[in-house]
Amino acid sequence: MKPKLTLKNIAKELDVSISTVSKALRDSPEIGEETREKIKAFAKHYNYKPNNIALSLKNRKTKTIGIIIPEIVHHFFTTVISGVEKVANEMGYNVFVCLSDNSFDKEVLNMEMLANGSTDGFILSLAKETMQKGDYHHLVEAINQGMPLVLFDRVVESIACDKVIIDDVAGAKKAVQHLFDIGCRKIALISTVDYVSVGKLRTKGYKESLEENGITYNGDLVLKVEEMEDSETEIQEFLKEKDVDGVFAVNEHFAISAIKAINDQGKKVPEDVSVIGFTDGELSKRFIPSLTTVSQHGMRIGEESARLLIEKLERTPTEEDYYKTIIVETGLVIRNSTKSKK
Amino acid sequence: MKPKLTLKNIAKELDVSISTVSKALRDSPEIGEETREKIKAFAKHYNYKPNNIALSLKNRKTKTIGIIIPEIVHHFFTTVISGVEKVANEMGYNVFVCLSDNSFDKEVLNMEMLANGSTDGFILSLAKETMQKGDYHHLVEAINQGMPLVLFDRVVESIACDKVIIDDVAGAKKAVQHLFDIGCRKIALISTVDYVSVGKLRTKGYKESLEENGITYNGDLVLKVEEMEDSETEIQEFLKEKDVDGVFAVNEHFAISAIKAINDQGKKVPEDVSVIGFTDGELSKRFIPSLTTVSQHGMRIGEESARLLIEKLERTPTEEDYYKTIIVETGLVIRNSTKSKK
DNA sequence: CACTGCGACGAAAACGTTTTCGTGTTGAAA
DNA sequence: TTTCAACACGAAAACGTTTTCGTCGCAGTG
Repeated sequence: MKPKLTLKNIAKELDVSISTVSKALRDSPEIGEETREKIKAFAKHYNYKPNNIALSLKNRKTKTIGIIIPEIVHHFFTTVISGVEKVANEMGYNVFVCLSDNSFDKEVLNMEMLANGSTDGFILSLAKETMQKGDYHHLVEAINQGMPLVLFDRVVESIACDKVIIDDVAGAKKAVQHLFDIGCRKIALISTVDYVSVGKLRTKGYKESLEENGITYNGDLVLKVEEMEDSETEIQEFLKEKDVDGVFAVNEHFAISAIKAINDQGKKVPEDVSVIGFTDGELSKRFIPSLTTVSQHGMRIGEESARLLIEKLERTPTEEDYYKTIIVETGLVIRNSTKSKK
Repeated sequence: MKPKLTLKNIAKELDVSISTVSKALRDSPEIGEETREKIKAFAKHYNYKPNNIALSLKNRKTKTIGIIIPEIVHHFFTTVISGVEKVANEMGYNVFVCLSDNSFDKEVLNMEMLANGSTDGFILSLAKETMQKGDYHHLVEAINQGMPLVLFDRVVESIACDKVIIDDVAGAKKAVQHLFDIGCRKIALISTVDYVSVGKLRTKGYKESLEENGITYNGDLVLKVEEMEDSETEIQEFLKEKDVDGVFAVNEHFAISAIKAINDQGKKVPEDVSVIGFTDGELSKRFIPSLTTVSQHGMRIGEESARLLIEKLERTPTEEDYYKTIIVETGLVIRNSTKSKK
């Protein structure tokens, strides 16, 4: 294994000083043409690449952004990552991916690791446990240290930083409105517990849409699923004897469990009951019937987050005072789990 | 924004030298107890954390491993990532995730970025384009530079490095054998093009299993899908008039397309035709009927890869001469897309 | 008193860059 | 011949660590 090629090596080999080599490679006019060409030829021939770590240390920036997500085996988060990667690469940045596994402690640990110089800033979606605890001191600390932070999807209002979210309320309203438009009048909601912000917001949209359409809210038609593991049977139980004609589920898994439950009752989707999900994953596309769903545009969320972060990183520190919140619009993708409008 | 706390700052503040601070924090006996305690108290109070970049430069190792995958919105690859993350974190390593988007150029670019000091080694699954081209010079270069490399899933024999793969041939044989055992005699294969190693190997397993069971191989029953995009219609066409009683597909998407095609012909799965897929993703679990499938254990693949890499990283460079290939066994997960054994 | 030894600390090099500020050599102008 | 740019290059500091090797003062020994 050859010794890694450094400026010092080149300098010794060519019998010039380190500074000369550095300047020559950066095309400084200070260096005579002859020497410059000689050095550049040598460097190209031996495939010299400056050491990133040394550069980071010198420049006090790493050209790297960190993204911390609750889980990675998850369609939505992976689309966000690809969005982040895309614009990060375009702007010459690398991406550090860390997983919190929905654990508060791992989230804190990850942030500490990344904050010690490895990263210029981060993009974060909060762990479930963190939201439950309501402990955000690690975010505040990072911000105070001067680390730019962008929160996406699972955000918390009280933290002063850039945010990228979807209009959960509006998205839910779109879904419920669509159910109403195709004739549903008894619409169930299958949601997650409230401390996950999206659960709360989508529930809000559900209520508002009912109200707007003159339907009174009925708590009996709402299920808040605690544990993902038991969701299937819980939904099965819930839908029994409810006799609804529409179901709005806050993710595709719940939607599919609902369809299964409905089928088991001998009813048909969408003829007897229409079902709408949230998040446009592989399942929604390929299930039979394919799912009508509210699409979250994870890619765009990732792109916007990265853009926001990099913008902040590359701005002079003086003018950074205000924070933006970008709302990425949801779209309603109509497929076969809902009746067609008549 | 406060100036970042460094050894130098602490030294100035406490009126001692930098070396004293460094030694005190690392509990060197060289430093008097009084000074030591004072420094440690100060550091803890102001939450001093050593700068990672400086450490990396000094130690010439980053405690970071890079993983380059063809795509991230993909169940198998995300499970691998989580496996890698898990053991990497346990061993005190960070993970850099990069995407090649199945493009040769992006793969090369990513490797160059990571090779310049950002990373101590990598884990890689080759881009489709790379395998098609057969150009592996970037791998060879990295290895020559002394960068440990672990290849997984989409590997190439000729490169001398550690590898983690599944027994594709055996996995395919298991699947086909199972189809035979439940009574199928006319078994179709839906595979990818041959330059993707898994396509070739699974095809080999298919042939071998047929042979072992005394069925002569019939090329008419084999479809090699070129483009993922058109796969659905291609499979539809292929299955028309073939009148098979079993289908082995090399991934879950093909399997589902097959089921749809079969349903469209008015036949039933599994009563008339049994279908087996490969890769145990969300779709397989939740589709109706749920898919019998060959499980790849992505998590284990990730874990083994990371273990292999870190082992190499932490060994003295003298004894590194031989390379391992770890084969992670596949499992057959029997669900509802195949008839039960009689 | 001179010497040794040790405890407690500091100076400096090193990791690989970039950049500022010399400095020595040339050639031309005065 | 002197003077002064202009040119081409080198020395050194800096980024934040760790570590080796002093060095200083003081106590103990002969």
